[in-house]
Amino acid sequence: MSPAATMTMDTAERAILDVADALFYERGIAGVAMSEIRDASGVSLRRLYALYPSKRELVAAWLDDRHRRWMLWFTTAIDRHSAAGVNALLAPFDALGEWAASPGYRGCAFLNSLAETAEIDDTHKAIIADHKRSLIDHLTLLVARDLPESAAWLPAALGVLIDGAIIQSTVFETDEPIRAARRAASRLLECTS
Amino acid sequence: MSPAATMTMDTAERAILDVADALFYERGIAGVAMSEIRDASGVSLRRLYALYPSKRELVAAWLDDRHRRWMLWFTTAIDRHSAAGVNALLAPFDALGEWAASPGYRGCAFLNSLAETAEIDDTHKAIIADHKRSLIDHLTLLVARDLPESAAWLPAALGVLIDGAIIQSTVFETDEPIRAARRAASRLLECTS
DNA sequence: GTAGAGTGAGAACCATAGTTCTCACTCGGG
DNA sequence: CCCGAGTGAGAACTATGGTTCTCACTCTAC
Repeated sequence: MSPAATMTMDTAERAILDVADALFYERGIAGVAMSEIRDASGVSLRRLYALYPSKRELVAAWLDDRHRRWMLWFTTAIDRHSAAGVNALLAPFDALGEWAASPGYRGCAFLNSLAETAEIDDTHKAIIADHKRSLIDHLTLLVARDLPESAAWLPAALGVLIDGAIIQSTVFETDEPIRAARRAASRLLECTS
Repeated sequence: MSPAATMTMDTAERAILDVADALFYERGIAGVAMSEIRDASGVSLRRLYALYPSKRELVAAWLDDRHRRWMLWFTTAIDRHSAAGVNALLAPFDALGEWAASPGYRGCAFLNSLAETAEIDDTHKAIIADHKRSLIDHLTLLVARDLPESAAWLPAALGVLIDGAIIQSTVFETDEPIRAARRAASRLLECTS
């Protein structure tokens, strides 16, 4: 979940997206003014608006960027835990546990953004749904590889457990829901195999 | 989930809370101006501010009111499905299915509000956490009654499945996640008993 | 050297919305 | 009838923040 460099992106764009990520995640979209993005990134409002013609488009670019970075972090964390001997279908919950324990954790940026912008912007909604679909797609891959005989609904169920765990860990500010979800997933795997 | 009358509440308060519920749920807290609450409820700004000294306090009163109404609806729906022969621990998912299919469904008002107001208002955060805790408490009761020998983590796991199902049904705008959660819950119950 | 394009700093513009205030009206009690 | 408390309608005040504009500066091309 750390800033990533992309070949085809100049330093101003990179600075803007990094700052947007930090601020939007911490305080929500409506809680961050464009002038704060300017102050924190050092990119003038003029250039900012030249790159992103409106705040909505900046938000869309941020969500897109965060989607890529988050998925990379998530899949990497799963692989790392798998390599350490954890069942690959339980590793996602260990990854969530790490995340929830990290400083500044405020839950899923995509779910948070949905509540803020749902009425206004269909583009944002689409990006958010795509993100969650990607997550489930990845789970589907893992299931197909490690537990090919399991029920067809297993990836969807794991996805529900993951999002439920993220949400509740945010509401309750504890990782207990993540551990409960992990136990439930573990039981599901036993009963399915 | 329909407006409810309370003995100790005059008509103005009731009108305000009903209107607040409709508007805040549909468009989010930030998306509704106090003047719209006035227009839709017919209560002047003066009386509105006499009853609730600030928007934040109105929001708190709304969350509180909605909590009571939602829990009543939820427990009633569970009882209804149970009476119709559904396992009481699966009935919550049938209730969610009904809810998600109802017109104007926009997910959980409490989870939506959390993203909007988390930074600002600890009172709101506390109400939201209490609401979710109430939900899990009710699940705990149901489990204690119907499956007393089950694992201690079962109510928490059901709670995670429920919130995950609500969130994903909102993101994807389909009841598929609710059905997936129900299947997972069903499997958990089998394996635990 | 000079014109012109691009840029930064920040003021300006404008819309929105939370909150308060003004003023006229009503209505019950003396 | 008259007073004062309460109220509605809505203007007014104020702050915020998205977006645009001004002006001075720089740097390149000729």
